[in-house]
Amino acid sequence: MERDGRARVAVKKNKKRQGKGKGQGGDGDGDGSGNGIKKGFSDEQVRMLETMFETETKPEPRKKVELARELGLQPRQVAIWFQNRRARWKSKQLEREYRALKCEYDKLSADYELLKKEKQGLRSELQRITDMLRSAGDQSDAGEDGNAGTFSGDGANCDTKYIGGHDCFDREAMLCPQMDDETIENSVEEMCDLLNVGGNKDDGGSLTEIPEKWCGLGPSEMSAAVQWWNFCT
DNA sequence: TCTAGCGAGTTGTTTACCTCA
DNA sequence: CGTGAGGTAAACAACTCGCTA
Repeated sequence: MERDGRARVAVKKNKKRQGKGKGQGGDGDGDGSGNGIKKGFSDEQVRMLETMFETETKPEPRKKVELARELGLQPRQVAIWFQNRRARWKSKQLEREYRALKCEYDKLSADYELLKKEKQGLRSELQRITDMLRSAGDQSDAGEDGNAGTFSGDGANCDTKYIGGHDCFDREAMLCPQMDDETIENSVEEMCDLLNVGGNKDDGGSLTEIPEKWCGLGPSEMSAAVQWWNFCT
């Protein structure tokens, strides 16, 4: 709490606080009018006090005395008015800050829910792709002679009719049940094993290593797929 | 009757100044 | 003369009360 030395010296010459008991503050009856009825300050008094408060929330004691004289009030009344004004301003300020924070929180919360839904959809889509790849792998196992519609051993010549088109990424086709992270990871590993591409942890492979051409997907499509994977995990 | 706003009282804390050993 | 401890006064914040519209 800062103090104004000059003001203190000046005030110290005055009498100490005029009593602590109820009814002893300031003018004795609390309204400065002497008739014992508590009234509010006049419009003009409030206007001048507000004007002063706008420029200075903590005026020097000297200024308060001056203002009190101008307004025909006791200096103590002016001091109390400023104390109350600061307290009530702070209270309103806290309310404003609370409302602003709550608004921000609500917005973030809504964004979070949207992202959660989007994540769910992407997971479903990934599972759908995995299932399709697996079924394609099964067909490959059934026909070892490398017929059309099957994957080749190195994955460089696979049938693109399943995943080569963008329909794989149709966001409306999110009908698969949810998978957990472990299931997804296992599926992808299995998928990679199946296709004999990177992704097997034991081989030191990485899911982020993209072969030049993988099952008909170009680098850009694969990059998008990897981004999805990273987002999902 | 309830409620919000307001002026003022109460209490505890902080700070600067003063006095004295 | 310098210094630290204790006392004092003033200002303030926070809380509260009672009154009024």
